Amino acid sequence: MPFLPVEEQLAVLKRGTVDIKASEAELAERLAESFRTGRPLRVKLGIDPSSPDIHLGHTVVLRKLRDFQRLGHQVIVLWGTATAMVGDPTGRNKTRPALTREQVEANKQTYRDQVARVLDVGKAEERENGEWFLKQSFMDCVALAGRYTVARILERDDFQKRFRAEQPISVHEFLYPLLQGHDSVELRADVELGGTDQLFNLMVGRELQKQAGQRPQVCITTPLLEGLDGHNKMSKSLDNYVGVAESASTQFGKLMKVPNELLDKYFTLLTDVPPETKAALLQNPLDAKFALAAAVVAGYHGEAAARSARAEYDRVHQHGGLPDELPEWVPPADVRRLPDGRIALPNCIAGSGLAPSTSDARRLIEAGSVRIDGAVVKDVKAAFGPGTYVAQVGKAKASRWRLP
RNA sequence: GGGCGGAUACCAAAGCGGCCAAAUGGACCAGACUGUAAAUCUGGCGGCUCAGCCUUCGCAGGUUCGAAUCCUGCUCCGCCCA
Repeated sequence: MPFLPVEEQLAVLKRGTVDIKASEAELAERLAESFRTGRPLRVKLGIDPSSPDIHLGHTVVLRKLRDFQRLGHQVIVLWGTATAMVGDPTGRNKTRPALTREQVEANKQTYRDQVARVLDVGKAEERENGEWFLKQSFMDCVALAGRYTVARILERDDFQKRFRAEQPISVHEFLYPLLQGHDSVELRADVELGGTDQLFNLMVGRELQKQAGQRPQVCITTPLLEGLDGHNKMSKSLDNYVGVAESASTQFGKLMKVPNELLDKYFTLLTDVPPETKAALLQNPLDAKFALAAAVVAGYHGEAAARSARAEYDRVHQHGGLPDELPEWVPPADVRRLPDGRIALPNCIAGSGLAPSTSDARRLIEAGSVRIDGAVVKDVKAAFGPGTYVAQVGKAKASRWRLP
């Protein structure tokens, strides 16, 4: 397949990236060369399968990789099966827990399914750095370590901080950037992608390639995406994320909670909406948000699902209606019952997962946030016998109870 | 190795013998307002069989009618000296 002219490729590739090292000109040169010779660039993205799920924050760089793929270049997904066991110290203020090979393998499988929602994994070259690292000897490792100096690694901000704070830095963490860099040598990468926080590691790859007599890779970084709280980077542990594998209605609802200030960025990094269209949409933040949610959800679940997620959102959030799918709750055999066999309301709420504890359930009841079959119930002592009830807590949480 | 200071709920930070489930701020939850979000206001924010009871203030003991608050030992952290 013929390549697009270099200028057009560059335009696509520059959209939503932070930095191109050593320079944009260098990338242009590589693209021009590939255009002339018909040889696609080898574009590497390393993914350490260190946790089981990916979210929109991870997709930013994946989408950039996809851009390369669509432009006809050879993308390489490098599974960090070895490096995941070492643990990337980037941005960490303490040592990561080590993972076992089994965990890494399991994570890789779930990751792969999710990555496939963004990339054409079938066309990508998939590799694992276990291919080379797992069979190298200790002396190979020492040799690799010999190619870099402590001072240069210590330049890194996160290491500096830890060093000054007298917090431990293990030697293997020191080695991590070298491992990642060595991957680029093994793969003969022309380009490597990563988040802004990865710049140091990417640049080590350049250095090692030079030393190995290869042409150093171009390093492209993409921005870190803030999560739904608008401050911290998106992450599962902060619960400010939108998961790639989540349902259409969940994704839609979460995206409607994106702070207005972040809309522009979300459009740029998560959708293919062209800049002019985006600018027009942003005139009205609410319309823009609906468009954003629709675009993202459609990407993962299809247009039809996006439309029904929108309809459901309107119904639930604007008219106090019920979601399409209510989780059902049937009390377990050992629920606490009143002497007459009924179950107290707080226990139902907590039991069905609408509140974390019966104490919290009580507070919600007293606050008037609890509705049963559409009617507000403020009586903490209410109780329910056999039957089916629809319980709602707040606007978005609901459950159907089937009490025997 | 020695000296000093500190360890309180998700985080920060008051409390220094009873009025402490523990001030205050942030985060978070719910309500009002707003077709989103933000801002603002209100209430809540350990658990339970909830007008009462139980478990919490680094850990383990002790003094006391009574301890987050006093004493002893231990652990960890910060600063200073060697």
